[in-house]
Amino acid sequence: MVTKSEYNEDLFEYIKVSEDEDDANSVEIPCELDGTLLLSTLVAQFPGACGLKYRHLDSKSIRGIRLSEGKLHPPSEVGWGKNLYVCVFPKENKRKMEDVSPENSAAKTKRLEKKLTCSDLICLGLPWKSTEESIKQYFEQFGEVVMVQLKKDKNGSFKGFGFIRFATYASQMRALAQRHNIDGRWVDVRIPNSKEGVVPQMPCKVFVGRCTEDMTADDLREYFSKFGEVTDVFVPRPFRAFGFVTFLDPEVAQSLCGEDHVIKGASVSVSSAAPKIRSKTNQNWKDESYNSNNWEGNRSGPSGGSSSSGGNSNIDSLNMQNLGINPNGGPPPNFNLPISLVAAALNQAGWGGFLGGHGGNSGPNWQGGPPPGNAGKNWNGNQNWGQNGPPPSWNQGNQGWSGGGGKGGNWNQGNWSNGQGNWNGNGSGGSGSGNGWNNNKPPS
DNA sequence: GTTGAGCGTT
Repeated sequence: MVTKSEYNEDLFEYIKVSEDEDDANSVEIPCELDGTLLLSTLVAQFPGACGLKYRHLDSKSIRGIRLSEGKLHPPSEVGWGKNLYVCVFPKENKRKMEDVSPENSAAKTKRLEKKLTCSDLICLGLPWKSTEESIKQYFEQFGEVVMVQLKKDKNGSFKGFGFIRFATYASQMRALAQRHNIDGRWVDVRIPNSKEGVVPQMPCKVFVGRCTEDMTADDLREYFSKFGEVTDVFVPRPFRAFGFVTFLDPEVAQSLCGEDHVIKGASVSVSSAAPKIRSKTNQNWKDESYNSNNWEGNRSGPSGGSSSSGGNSNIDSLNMQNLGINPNGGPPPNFNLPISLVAAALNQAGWGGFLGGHGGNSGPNWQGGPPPGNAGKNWNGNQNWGQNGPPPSWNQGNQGWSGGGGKGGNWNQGNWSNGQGNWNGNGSGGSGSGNGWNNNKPPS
């Protein structure tokens, strides 16, 4: 005999989740009506979690839970059962220690300490009724919030913006990686202008070569999610034997570069999503990767947060603010690069969304147009790259991508043609510190 | 007071 209440409990299934295998720390989390568990629901209780696993009763081995389109799927048709599910968290800097020399490892760690620090974030367009408590509560779904300041005028009336700060860089990135709807208003969360250029980061996107035709964006997302939270996947269609995977944590992306992985029985190669600047001899990238017509089509949605923002991408972090580039003003203070080069590089190197639509419901639409004050400066690819042409090595179609083999090597010889900067991608050589962006002049 | 682009009495 099945009572009504039992039936409803089945309908709104709760599953037991813990940070570790200790049942005492478990939390019961509600599934959706279709039986899946939203990753965002999980993250709301376990900030930073990127997946679930459980110990199989018969085999006693740990099994992973399928993640697709931001939804965790129950291990069997009958649902989640009474298992204790354990959160999976992105591996932090632990990978590949064995093939990193001690000094490189130390340098890397030091660099990360410097680069992956939190900064305050400005929240623009907050509802008038916001309170520091309500804002804190909202943003805690991305991780621990250590500061909220809502700005008021002399009379004490709220000015509609404020600053927040997260405890961890991962939380910060998670919050920056999507748009925010608070009480019906789209709220822009950005790195403040005063901090621009202070928190440059490494590319979050990797190139995945030797893909087979049966590999979908979901397949790539599912596979790579075990290394860290995946915020975007792009697989060009028609089939082109490669794809891009964007991670929340740039360090995860970096750690995978140079590796081969087996997906659906095929070996794929992961490498830096090097800047591949559109030129007269290669106009593919705009058409096939970053054209607004295709922007949504082949992607799998963000893994976290609501996916109910209509046709708009929820991904907003990968914007200029994150590199300290002010979309409303001139070039960033710390970069001597022409903004056009920066833009193109960003697009290709992990800051997707740069041209694919600016977040928020106001402000300029970047598709196809130069930013204010930068008209006629290479934004459309119709203009030239300056006197010396495009940077070397990046305008030759897809050569060198699927060849795999060597680590790096794609872009650390690619000095900018204007001699003002050098992208020093993944640090296997070159003179810079290897943190991705620097202003070093080319060696000669 | 009624408002909606912006950038922080540290």
